[in-house]
Amino acid sequence: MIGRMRTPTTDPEKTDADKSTPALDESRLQHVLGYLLAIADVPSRKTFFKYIGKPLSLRPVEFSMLTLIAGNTDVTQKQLSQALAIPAPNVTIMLDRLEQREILVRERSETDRRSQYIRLTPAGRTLADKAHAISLRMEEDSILKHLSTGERTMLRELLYKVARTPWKA
Amino acid sequence: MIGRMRTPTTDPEKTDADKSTPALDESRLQHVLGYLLAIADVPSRKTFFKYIGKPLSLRPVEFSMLTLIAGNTDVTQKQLSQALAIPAPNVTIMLDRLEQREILVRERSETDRRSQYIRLTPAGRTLADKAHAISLRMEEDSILKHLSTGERTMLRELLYKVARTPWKA
DNA sequence: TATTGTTATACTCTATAACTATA
DNA sequence: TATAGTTATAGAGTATAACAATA
Repeated sequence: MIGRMRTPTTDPEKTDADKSTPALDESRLQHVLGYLLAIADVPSRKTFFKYIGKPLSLRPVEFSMLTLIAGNTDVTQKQLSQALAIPAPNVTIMLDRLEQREILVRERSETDRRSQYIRLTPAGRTLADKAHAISLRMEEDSILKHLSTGERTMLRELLYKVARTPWKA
Repeated sequence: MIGRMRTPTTDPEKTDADKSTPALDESRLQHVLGYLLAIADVPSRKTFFKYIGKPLSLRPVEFSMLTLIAGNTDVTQKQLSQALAIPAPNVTIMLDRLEQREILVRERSETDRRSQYIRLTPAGRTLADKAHAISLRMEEDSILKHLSTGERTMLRELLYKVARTPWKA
């Protein structure tokens, strides 16, 4: 739903557009960035699910994790926890799942034996590369199709700027 | 976490910026709109929580519902369900909570006794007006502070355009 | 004494199935 | 037979506390 929405158990292809019920006027919400982020998130997640989630059996967070691990060296769970704002216990569980699928392994650091470096297996590397390749074009082909190149760049830059606002609430 | 995040039980004021652990390079994620939406959602939710969620005891979805109800006449649960992409049973539960707080009441339709019109109580109207007034300025004062007027407009328009893309996945 | 990661657990969110009552 | 709304419940997501091993 607006504001959330997990990976659906059934295919979300069926656009829930009923024939009858009149739509509500949402003009009093359209200035609210949080609302706009939420409604934009719905097609974004559908796109992700269709192009990556379903074919590669990856959830959004798993994709983000995999991509971060693939793009950095000696990644620790602490780093993942901070980068993705996921509590440490949940990182443990998510990595457990990926390790069971033989996508990655944990390797104790020799210099600080509390830490563990996350290493991709060959299969994990292949999966990460495949997901990355798809991610480069899936949105252009779908939800960003009706935006110009300039608009796409602008949207990404503005979102990043918002995300990285020097924080003072 | 990135992609989600419910209303925190503890105040999320404490920016989780540890001193030591080196940050990960996220460049392989920065082109992914879904990722950008997720990381922009974090400060957006913090802002909402600070300005509306905490002072008015409203969660994001409750705010959206209240605002839609306040801005339309004879709103039914079916309409809310569709507008916010929330399954009907969950609408029931959310409205139960708001009804218990005496923010709204349900009124059976005379023309179709299956439907119910959601009516704000005087207290509900006051709350909706207050929330709306805050929503008009909270983001400009915080996460959008470093964006020009043109950039703010552009961001909102692009997000809306993405959200309303003629749907073909 | 502080930090990395784990285990256990509680609470919330989201979705589905099955039901009631109206149409 | 179909629709609006409800009840009950399953399952995924999210967070905290308490602990082990290491620094």
